[in-house]
Amino acid sequence: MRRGRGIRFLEPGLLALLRERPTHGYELIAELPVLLGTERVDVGNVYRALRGLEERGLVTSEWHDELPGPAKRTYQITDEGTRALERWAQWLREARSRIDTLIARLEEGR
Amino acid sequence: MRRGRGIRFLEPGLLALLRERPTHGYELIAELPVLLGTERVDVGNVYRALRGLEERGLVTSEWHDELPGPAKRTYQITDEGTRALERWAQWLREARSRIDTLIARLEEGR
DNA sequence: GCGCTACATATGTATCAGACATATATCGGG
DNA sequence: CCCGATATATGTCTGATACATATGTAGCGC
Repeated sequence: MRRGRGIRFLEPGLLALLRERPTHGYELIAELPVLLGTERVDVGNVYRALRGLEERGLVTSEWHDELPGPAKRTYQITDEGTRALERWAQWLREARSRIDTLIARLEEGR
Repeated sequence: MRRGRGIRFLEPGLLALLRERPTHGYELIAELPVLLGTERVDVGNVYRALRGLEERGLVTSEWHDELPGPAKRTYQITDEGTRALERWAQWLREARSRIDTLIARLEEGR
């Protein structure tokens, strides 16, 4: 609704995909929309988010330029990242619960 | 998690309460935490949000200074506000669905 | 070799909601 | 008379997202 409407989904989404397997940004950008239920994700913000996660030690990265095509920076989740993802999962469950409360109140008074 | 972690809950919460009955800001501030599952809401932002809703024609306000205590600005939802609330409800249901998808993926790969 | 598209990463900046701080005023009770 | 509860309001910072643009590799058709 209006602008800035999103839910804080980018970081947990990235960590979730990286926990399944290490991969690079472009690949994540292709997979995120399905996972997050959005049409597309902002490319620039994905790369920024990945650098942010790395700065906080939640992922590590490594360049791969031996493969064909442009060089890829492959990201891998760390133990600290896995723990952060667990906390995100808890936060998401709480968020879901809060949404349920609000939706229930909305439907009740209709 | 970290800062600015919320889901866009303030506007739909305010509209939901105002649809039940007209009331003033201070009263809304007392009721919102229960509805939104938060410890407390930011007082300043509630008043700003109410003015914003009024600017967009979703609520109207009227001063009541005949009652004891400080003057109260009582807000009332408009038809346009009711329609906006319906759209918010739809958005919330979609958000709920997106959270479910992500949580499912998280729990699956654990 | 040229233009086109897909692949891949990155920076710049505007906007906006929420967090945090503070100001102002009324009124009742001790 | 001061304090706390009631009541509304503004100022400002930050962080996340939105929107725009830049840069470079590489394969394909012609």
